[in-house]
Amino acid sequence: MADSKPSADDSNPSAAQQRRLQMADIARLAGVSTSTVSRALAGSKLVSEETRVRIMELARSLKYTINIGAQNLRMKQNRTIGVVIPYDPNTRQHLSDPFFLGMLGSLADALTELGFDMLVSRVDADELDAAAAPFDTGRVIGIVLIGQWRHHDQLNQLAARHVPIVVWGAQLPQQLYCTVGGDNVTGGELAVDHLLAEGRRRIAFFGDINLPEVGLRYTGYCRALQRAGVGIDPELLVPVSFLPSGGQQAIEELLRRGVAFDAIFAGSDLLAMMSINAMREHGLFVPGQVAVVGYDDIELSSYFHPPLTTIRQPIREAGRALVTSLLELIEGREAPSQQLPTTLVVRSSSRTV
Amino acid sequence: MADSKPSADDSNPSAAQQRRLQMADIARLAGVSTSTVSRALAGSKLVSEETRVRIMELARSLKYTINIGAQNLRMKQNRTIGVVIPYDPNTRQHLSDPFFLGMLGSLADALTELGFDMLVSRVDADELDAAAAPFDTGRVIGIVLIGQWRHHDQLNQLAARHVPIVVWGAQLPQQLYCTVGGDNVTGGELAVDHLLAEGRRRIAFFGDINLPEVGLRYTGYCRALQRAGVGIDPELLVPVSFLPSGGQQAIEELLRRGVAFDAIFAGSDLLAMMSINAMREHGLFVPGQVAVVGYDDIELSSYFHPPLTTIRQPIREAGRALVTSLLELIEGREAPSQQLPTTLVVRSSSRTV
DNA sequence: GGGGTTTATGCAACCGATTGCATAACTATT
DNA sequence: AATAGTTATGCAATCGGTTGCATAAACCCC
Repeated sequence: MADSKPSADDSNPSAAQQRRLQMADIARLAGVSTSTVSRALAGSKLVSEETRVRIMELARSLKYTINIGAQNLRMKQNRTIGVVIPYDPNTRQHLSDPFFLGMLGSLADALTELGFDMLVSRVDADELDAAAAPFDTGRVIGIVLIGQWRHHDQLNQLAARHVPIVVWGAQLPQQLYCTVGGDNVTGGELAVDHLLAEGRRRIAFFGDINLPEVGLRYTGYCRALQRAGVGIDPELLVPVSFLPSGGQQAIEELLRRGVAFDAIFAGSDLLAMMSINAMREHGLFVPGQVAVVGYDDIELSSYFHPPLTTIRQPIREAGRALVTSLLELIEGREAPSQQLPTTLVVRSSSRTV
Repeated sequence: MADSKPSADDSNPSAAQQRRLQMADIARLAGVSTSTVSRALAGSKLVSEETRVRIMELARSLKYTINIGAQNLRMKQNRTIGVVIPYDPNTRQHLSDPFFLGMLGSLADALTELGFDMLVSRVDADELDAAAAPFDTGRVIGIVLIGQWRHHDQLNQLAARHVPIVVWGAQLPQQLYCTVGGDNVTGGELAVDHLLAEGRRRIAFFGDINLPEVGLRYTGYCRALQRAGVGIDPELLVPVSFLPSGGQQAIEELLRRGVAFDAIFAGSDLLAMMSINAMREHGLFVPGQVAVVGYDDIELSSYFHPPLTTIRQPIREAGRALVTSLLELIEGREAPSQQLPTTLVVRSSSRTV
């Protein structure tokens, strides 16, 4: 024999940590084989009603729960999904935005509902292949990645390796992986249409248009302006990161450049809020002098002062959609990328009083 | 034979999903036994230098990674920690506070650093025993619980069952479980001492003192006032939830009750910010008329307008401390509860100009 | 060249569950 | 009473790895 089995004598008084109960123990106590215990707990009709209740009672009274690891191994199954958050070591980008927490919560809800567990990991955004590690080692059966950022190519590589992965973000040309995202172009259009309807003409855009999602929002911005016959002034485009300091920087840059503006469409609610705070510092009033529309509709937005007009991303549906698409992929079926509808939520920050 | 083994013939052209590589495959290709492969990959000195490199190269080139589930089973080990977030289905409490995201991130960092995985779950705050489920099923070897709220008794029960669990929160009398938390009493004292030094005397307290942590902050608040010979006016205590709407409610309640106040010590930064927004709506200026001190020092605070004076909770250290305490517990050693130092961060929101 | 070491490898048991098949214990049928 | 048909249970193989022990191969020294 290779391993020495600890004696079945559990009357060891010095054992501070009692050994975890296993099926064999239940079997012994019930006077049956492990096969029967296994079947009883699984509710198989191969075991008599009477034995089944007896075993189940016993298991419950001893607070026995089967070891999922062993079960997974034997059944070649697994109900754990990985959620990966790329992490930019320099900017710590995602940390600042409550939108991500919302997404995490929404994913947790969707997964729990379906009986899946959620393994969360952060990976350095620069080595995104590491995102597949929990899959490669069999820890999870698929991966949801929150935050596409600039990593299109690396994501494509993962998909080419047949890693089941669904990404929250924008749909891009020549994309091998499945994305679920908001309809960013429409989102941009809605925001700008609204600002135009409120009589604004000098609408600044705050955001880094190199990020796919933000780029599409800018596309929507441009479309709405063109449709309204308002020229697109490149001076009004302020590239700015998603860091909380971004709002202040953007405002200060606009003022320094002496660009006239009467509205802002910000790439995120947080950015919008921070911009409003920065403007207040410079004596600019919202919405009186400058109307502001944000993006995401995070919970804070409605409690901000002034309450923030924003583009809502349907976060609960997002969680569900990410999960169901991933499960499709895992089953070996196709999972087309999808866009979820975005809607305009009008509050005070954009209303011309 | 019980199970029918699929033939080793991998030249099946219709197999869309190629079978996951396993150790036996590597062994066959390398012309050795699985024992040798196992040893080679583990870097054992029982296998010759030459074979080891050969096997490692082979494994790398085929992108083989060992199945952690099987490994865990055999080695009776496991490097996964559960992080549980109690979830109040009514208020969705935690969702609104960026402090929790910070904590989650900090835990993720601490765990990653030590080579642990993080299994995140939300449990209904009313049935907190469910928090132990991932432990009972052997999925994780210990649990970090973020958010003690009011669940002292349930947590004690878990500890009595010998579930290795560490809780972020306050240390309470007759507590069987291990907590790691900020020094809330000192935090409260620091905040109030500072406000007193700025010449404020009518300092309101915003927060639900039934929550252990908030209660201790209030204790600190009282101590500082007494030490300064300033009376404690119960009218200035405004019980308010951590919901984002709390700030507005608190301000409106104070105004409705006609209570005079020249400062606010808020139970969280978010609450402080929302209160400032609400005050602005009512024409009260910060810090001119009302000085405000928050709690947590979330990232947003320094970018808020005005930048928020606050009590910093050392979040990175918190993550590390939670993890190291939990590991102690898992090793069967004692893990005394600990308090991390809190510090005052003075910014504009409290400065009498 | 034979006996003693050292070194590298393989065999087979084991981790904690599930399950196909064999079989024992009953019931039903003639 | 003997045969066929159910029903409930157990045996042993298996999931994908690890590891104690046995052993073959290589080396060493006299």
